[in-house]
Amino acid sequence: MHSISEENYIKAIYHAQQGNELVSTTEIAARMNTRASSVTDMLKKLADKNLTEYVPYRGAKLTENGLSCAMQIIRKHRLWEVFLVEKLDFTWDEVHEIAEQLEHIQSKKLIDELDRHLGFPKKDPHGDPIPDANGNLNEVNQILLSQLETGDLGMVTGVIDTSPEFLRYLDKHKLHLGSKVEILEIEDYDQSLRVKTGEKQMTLTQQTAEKLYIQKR
Amino acid sequence: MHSISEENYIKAIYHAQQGNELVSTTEIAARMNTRASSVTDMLKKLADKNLTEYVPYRGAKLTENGLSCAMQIIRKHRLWEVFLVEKLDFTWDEVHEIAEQLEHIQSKKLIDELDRHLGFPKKDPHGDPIPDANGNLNEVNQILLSQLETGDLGMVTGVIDTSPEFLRYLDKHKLHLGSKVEILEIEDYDQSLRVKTGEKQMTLTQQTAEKLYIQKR
DNA sequence: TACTAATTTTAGCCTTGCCTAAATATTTGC
DNA sequence: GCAAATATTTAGGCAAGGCTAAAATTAGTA
Repeated sequence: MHSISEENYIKAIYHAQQGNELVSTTEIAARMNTRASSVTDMLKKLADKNLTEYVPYRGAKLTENGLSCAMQIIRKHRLWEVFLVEKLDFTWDEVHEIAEQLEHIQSKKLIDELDRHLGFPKKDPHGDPIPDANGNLNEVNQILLSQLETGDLGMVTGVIDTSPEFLRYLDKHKLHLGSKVEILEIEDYDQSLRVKTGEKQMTLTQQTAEKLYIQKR
Repeated sequence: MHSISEENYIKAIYHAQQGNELVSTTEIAARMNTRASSVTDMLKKLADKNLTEYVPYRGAKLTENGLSCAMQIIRKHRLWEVFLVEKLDFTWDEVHEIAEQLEHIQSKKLIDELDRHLGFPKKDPHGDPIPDANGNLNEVNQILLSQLETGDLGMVTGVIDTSPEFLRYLDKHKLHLGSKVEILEIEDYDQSLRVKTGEKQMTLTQQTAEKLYIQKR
């Protein structure tokens, strides 16, 4: 179907895309750890294959075709993550890297059977929703911890950053999906948040708060 | 570690290797579906990496290093096959192709956890033994159906050919691992075998009989 | 507006892994 | 033992996907 490299570009564009805007060459290069010139080459190629719409000097965005391709890759990635955690006892900070490899395995039947084997999970170990076999995705996580105000109560429902470093930082402070948080104070100076979670109080930087999805209540 | 292509060559050489002999360039080319000239290139490269011993115009064989690498690939291939059959309800004729992809996933922990999850199976769905985490393999299947004589009784313990075509042929005639067979007659003319299996009688060609491992009894 | 800075593309090159055609070795058959 | 057939290697190329350096375009600022 598509090469691994093509799939990785599609995924990067998907994750970089906001609304209907074009994603810049540099933005993609940063996410892919490649040079802008390499990105230009690939954007042309993907446009030829009708996976992206490419406007020279402006950037690119996924076509309908490219989007549906992205959803399949993301479906595979997230299902494999669930498998690793649920069946093979991996922790949530260990799964991303391996899922990056597994997401490129080509077999519709494999992934649909895996889905069934896992009981059709709705979310991956980081709280991200899993597209169904048709590529439909239930958007759920909308509010970030950084958007709450003093006195608000909420529950952690997802993380944006799935890097081992960030996840282990959360583990260390006993923050996980389902953790309840209360905003005690927001520091005017740097927007850092004093929060209560469980019995403990702690301070989170603005950057951290922008990486946590919250369900308000 | 090693590229997918390198791994496929190592696997091909392993499967072609008999005793301590060198495997010829053409033999490898046939198994890899490539040209002899491509094989020559790769044999040099693998020799540089100390994975094969390469004698120009004579062929190549795996070094100790290459052999241990082959065992890891085969371990992965066979464990994934067990997973597909045991956990995802695949049939034995469907698993080879997908396992060819999965065997290249790099993660020691993944494969060892998978092994545990599957209950440390000793054999794959085609009766081939699975190397342990250290790459040690229990050779078991030695006798071929074609080596039996008239009157002998035996049980099918493995298949050499894992192509979907061959496996579906066996399915069609209700031959599977564990099937009991009795040699009723061996045709002098073409060595075809008249066998009794279960209630039925059937005739197997010499070629087929060379693809079935048997435990004599 | 004009000039500078930043971004993006182009041009040309590299590596991997494959290919064909030609050259060289080896094996086989008489 | 030697010619013909077969096997193998060498030489030169190609496509994918990356790179650097230079050229072109766009953006920012005085």
